[in-house]
Amino acid sequence: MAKRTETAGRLDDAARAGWLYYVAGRTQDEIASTMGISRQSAQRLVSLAVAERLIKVRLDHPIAECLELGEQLRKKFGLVHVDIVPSDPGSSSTTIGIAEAGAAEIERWLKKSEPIVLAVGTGRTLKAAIDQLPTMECPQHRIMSLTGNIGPDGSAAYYNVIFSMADAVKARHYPMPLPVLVSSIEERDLLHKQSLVQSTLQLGRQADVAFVGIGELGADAPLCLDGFLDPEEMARLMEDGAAGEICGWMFDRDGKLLDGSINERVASVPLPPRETTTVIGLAKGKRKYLALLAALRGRMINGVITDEATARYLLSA
Amino acid sequence: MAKRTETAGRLDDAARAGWLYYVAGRTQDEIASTMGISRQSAQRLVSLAVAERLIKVRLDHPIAECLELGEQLRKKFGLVHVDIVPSDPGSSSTTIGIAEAGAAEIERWLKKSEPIVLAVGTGRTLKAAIDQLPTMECPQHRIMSLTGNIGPDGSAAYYNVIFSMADAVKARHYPMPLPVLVSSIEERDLLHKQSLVQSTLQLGRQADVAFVGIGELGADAPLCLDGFLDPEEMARLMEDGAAGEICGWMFDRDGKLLDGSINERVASVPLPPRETTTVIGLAKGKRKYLALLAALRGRMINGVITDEATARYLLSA
DNA sequence: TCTGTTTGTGGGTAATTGCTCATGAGCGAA
DNA sequence: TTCGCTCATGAGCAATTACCCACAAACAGA
Repeated sequence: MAKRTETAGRLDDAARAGWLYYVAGRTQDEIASTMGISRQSAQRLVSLAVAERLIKVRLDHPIAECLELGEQLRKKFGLVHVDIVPSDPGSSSTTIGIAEAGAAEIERWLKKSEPIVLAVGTGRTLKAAIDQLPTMECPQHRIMSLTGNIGPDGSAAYYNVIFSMADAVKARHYPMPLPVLVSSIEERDLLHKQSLVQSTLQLGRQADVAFVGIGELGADAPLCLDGFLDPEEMARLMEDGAAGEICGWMFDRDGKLLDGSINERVASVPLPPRETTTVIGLAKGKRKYLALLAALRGRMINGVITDEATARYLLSA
Repeated sequence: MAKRTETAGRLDDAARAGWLYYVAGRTQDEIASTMGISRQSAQRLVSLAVAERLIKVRLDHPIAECLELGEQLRKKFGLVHVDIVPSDPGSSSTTIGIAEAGAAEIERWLKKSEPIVLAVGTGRTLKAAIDQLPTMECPQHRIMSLTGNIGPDGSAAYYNVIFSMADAVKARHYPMPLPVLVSSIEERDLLHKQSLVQSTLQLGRQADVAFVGIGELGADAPLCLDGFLDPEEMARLMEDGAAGEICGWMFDRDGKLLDGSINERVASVPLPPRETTTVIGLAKGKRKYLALLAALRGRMINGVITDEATARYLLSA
């Protein structure tokens, strides 16, 4: 009993010290002298007050909610980068907010003075982000494309982002003069033997950061719309358990790459190793929920930029 | 962020930095590197977040001594609400601690789901409390001002709180477009006949809770500083036994409203009946000792938020 | 009473933070 | 266009705080 009251008394002191420190804004020296203890003890009381959660701090700003969700996402999926932007329920855009936040993050990386290798995938979301980039001079960096930029008909694919990006930020850039999907594993190996492609492939392994879109599947998936897959193939893939794709790499609901022949025909650079590379996925919206969740589950990506509504879904799943 | 010079964007960044610092417990160096800015900028954002009152700190622990004092005060004056915060002997602020505790109590009332009528007085202490309120959505409640918000020169009085409050908590609000003191009883009656004022007057009678400051008298009393009374009038009032005022209503050392003509010129809403309304006075500090004691003695208020030192005085008196 | 353990204390020191100053970019007025 | 103003920035430095360590007091069990 004596011990109980003593502990309570100590908590009281902690509360008092914490109050003086955080609310009244005094220094620990002042607290020590008013409470008649040493400065070190005052410091201990203050940190005890924090540890015992006697001190509640809160942020009164709309962003607070996003940061909170982000922190939970980070823990749940072991992410190294999270950015949650506010949802705008009134907008039907699939990129609003994500694009700006993605551009900000890309810019942050490009601002570094030491040289980095920045990899990009493709897709509408990523294109929108690139369009938000300011013009910069980054001769120290190299940017490379993880995916081919040739359409199934031989033309340049619509959402090839590497050239738009190189246009905005002046840096050496390494495109992939290939289609995303080729007809066979032999063709892929043949194409990958080109020296130009070889150097890009190697660059992919040493990328510091990669920004990728998350492709959902279905009849109106990007891969179908852009003509890489016809609806029957897509339907077959989905029957085989495909849940989404990143740079063409198909994965199932657990974020494992599919074993079937489809991934043997993907001519993209393998996703950089998540142990050494920050691979940031950009996606939001109901249509991407399943694909994004799978990618996170399987650690295909270790960073994400999304919106509040999507973050809530990912947390509840 | 393409446009980094935007003020709103800067506040967003400040919120981010403040959250990372206070909630996530990161150092400013870490914040700087994750946000891609220099440490100094991070420090500035954190202090900006504090300066803009985005960060609200609160102590959530009943300090035994304060509880004890509060209980004694409750018994002695028959109070329905008591809140004692620690004293900071080194601070000259007249609102530190009281403001935060007042805001917490106001918030507690506003969180109720059933609609309430919340009345506020005016004064520096109350203004400081309002400034600590988080933004809330409270369309179910009505907040009303017990006192006029027009200065003696026709301008808006400095410490008018109702608009600041309505700004933070979105609720219907009913100001008093009158001065605190008018020139005669006839003028007051005339002004009170306005329909707008009529509805506010009626609302005052049905208030569920009222938060009021306690005005001390003297040459540097708020009423003098704000120009409602000149020093001679003040001196005369004090000779007549005035000890303090709440919303302009003058009372003597026993907390009885003064009979003299002064109270006939007060245009404020009568204090809500203490039988049905919780009227909470916020005050601390030597200068308010007498006025607060008188208000408690006369049951002008049946709730109080003050500090340890003041509570001790009130108990010893 | 002795002994091992827990808990608090003060000293010392490295890390962190707050502040001031000089600089330069951005912007509106002349 | 140029001037003057404001404001954000980064550097350096001083103040403040956090952490580590050894020691002492309190305490429980033998």
